[in-house]
Amino acid sequence: MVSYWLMKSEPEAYSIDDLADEKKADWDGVRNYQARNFMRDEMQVGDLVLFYHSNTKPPGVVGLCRVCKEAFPDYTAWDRTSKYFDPKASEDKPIWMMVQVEFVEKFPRVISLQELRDDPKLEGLLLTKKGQRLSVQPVERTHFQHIRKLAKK
DNA sequence: GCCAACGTTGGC
DNA sequence: GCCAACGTTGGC
Repeated sequence: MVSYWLMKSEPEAYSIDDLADEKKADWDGVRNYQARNFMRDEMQVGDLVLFYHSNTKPPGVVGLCRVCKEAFPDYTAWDRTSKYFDPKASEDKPIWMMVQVEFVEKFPRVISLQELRDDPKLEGLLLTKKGQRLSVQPVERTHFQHIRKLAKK
């Protein structure tokens, strides 16, 4: 059973175009327990993920990728040269986990945060909940399908 | 660049 | 275990 997700990335850090070029990416740098738990405990190979650009104008959903490798340790956590270095993590006790995703498509247009917010069909979407800032979050199937449809408009 | 909202840390 | 201080996220 395929599940649906949304994952955020700042495009200067890693964009949908970067993923389109590289085809696959280790989703490193998640340093939030709730987000980690979703990746570690619930994401399965084949799950579909909306790719969201944050901290840019406009913020919004820009494309689609697919989980191609289930959770494994985020090795950047014990890499001293990484900006994601965490002194409490080690190879023996990784603390942080990530999945690998593969590029599926870049949408022909950005579905902006504003548009998502204004759409009555997307009521209850976690992304548009006040104060909600998880970088990895589940998306309901109906919401996912609606957003995919919007992308083609 | 500002700042609200939230998560984490650490003293007690 | 409480909670103040601090750091981060991320829209605006």
